[in-house]
Amino acid sequence: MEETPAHLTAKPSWLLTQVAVHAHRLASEGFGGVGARGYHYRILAALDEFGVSSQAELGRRSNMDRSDVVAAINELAEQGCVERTPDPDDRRRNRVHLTPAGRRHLRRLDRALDAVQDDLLEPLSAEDRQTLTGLLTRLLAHHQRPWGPSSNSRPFSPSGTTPNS
Amino acid sequence: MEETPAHLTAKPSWLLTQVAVHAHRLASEGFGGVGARGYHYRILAALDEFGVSSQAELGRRSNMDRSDVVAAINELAEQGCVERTPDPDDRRRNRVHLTPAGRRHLRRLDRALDAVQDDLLEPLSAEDRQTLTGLLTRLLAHHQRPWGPSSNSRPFSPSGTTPNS
DNA sequence: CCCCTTTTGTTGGCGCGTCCAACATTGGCG
DNA sequence: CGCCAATGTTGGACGCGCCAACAAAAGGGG
Repeated sequence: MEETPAHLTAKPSWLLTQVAVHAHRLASEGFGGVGARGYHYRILAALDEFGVSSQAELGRRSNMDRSDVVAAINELAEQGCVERTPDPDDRRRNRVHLTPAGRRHLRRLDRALDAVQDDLLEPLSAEDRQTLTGLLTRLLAHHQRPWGPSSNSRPFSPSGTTPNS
Repeated sequence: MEETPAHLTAKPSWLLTQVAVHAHRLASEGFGGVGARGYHYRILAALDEFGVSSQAELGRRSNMDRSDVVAAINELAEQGCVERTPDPDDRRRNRVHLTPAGRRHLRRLDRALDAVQDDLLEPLSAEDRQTLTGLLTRLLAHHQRPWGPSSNSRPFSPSGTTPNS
C-alpha cells in the first residue's frame, strides 16, 4: 500500500483541493444522471432566488465568467429550462428567466445535491459539519474581496488589507 | 453588490470547491513564477520522501493517473529535475530519481507553498487552522478508502443515510 | 513449456471548471 | 458630442482528473 507524501498531506491546500475533488466527483455523479453540470445548477439557483436577471448579474452572483454564462444559458435554453428575451429598458442586456420546467429541474438537482452533502460529510458529526461549514464560510468570505483579480467588472483599485502577506 | 444564492452558500460542497478554487489560484501563482504546476510538485515531493520509484508508484502515491505521470515526468526531465533510467530488475519499469537540481527546485516550491498556506488561512487562528486540517484529513481518509466511500459496496455499515457518530 | 492475466509505460483523447482577449453594441455622463 | 463602462458573444487557453487502447514484460497455473 503506497503512502502519500507527508509534504502533501500536511498542507491544508492539498487537503482542501483533494477533498474538493471528491466533492466534485460526487456532485458530477448526482448531476450526470440528468445531463446537467455545476454551471447549470448555479445559474438555476441564482435565477430561482433572485428572479429575472441579466447574464452579467448571473455571472457575478454565481461566480462565473460572462462567457461561461453564455454557454450555460445556451444549454439551459435548449433544454427549455430558461428563456432569454431582450431587455427593452437596456438593449444591451438579456432578461433571463426560469421556466416551470427549469424550476422542476432545479428541484431535482437540489435533491441530488443534498444527497451529495451527506455522502461527502458522512464521517462527520452534525457538530463537526457545522464547524467545517463555519470555517469554510469564513475563508470564502475572506477571499472574495471585491477588488480581487477579475474581468467581471469591479471598478476598484488595490491597496486593500493584504496585497501580499 | 450582488449576492450569492443561499442555495449555494449553504452547501458544504460549494464552500469546499470554491475555497479550493482560491487555494488553487494561490498555489498557481506561487508555482507560476518558476514555470511549475501542481503535478510537478506532487511528483517531486513523492520522490524526495520515498526515493527512487517507478512511475506507477509515483502515480499511486501522489494520486495521479499513469498517463499524467508520464507527461509530468517528461516536463520535469526536460528541466533537469528528474532522470529516467530503465530498471534492470524489471524491464517494464523506469527508475525515476531526483537530481540535485530537482531537489533545489522542490525546496523552492515548498517555500512558495508554505507562503500560500498562510495566505489561504489568513483569517483563521492557529487553533482554527488545526481544526480545519483535522476535519479535512478525516474527510479525505474516508473518501480514499479502496472500496468506495459511502453509497454501496462496503463490507458492513450500520447506517445508510443517517446522522452518525 | 505455453497460456492467461497482470502490471507498466505510453499515446491520444474527453469533460469540466476557470480565465482571458477581442469585438460590436449600447448606455451613461461629462 | 465624445469618451468610457458595461453587456453579450466568440474563440481560445490551461490545469486537473479520467478513460481506452496498445505493446512489452512479468508472473502464475495448468
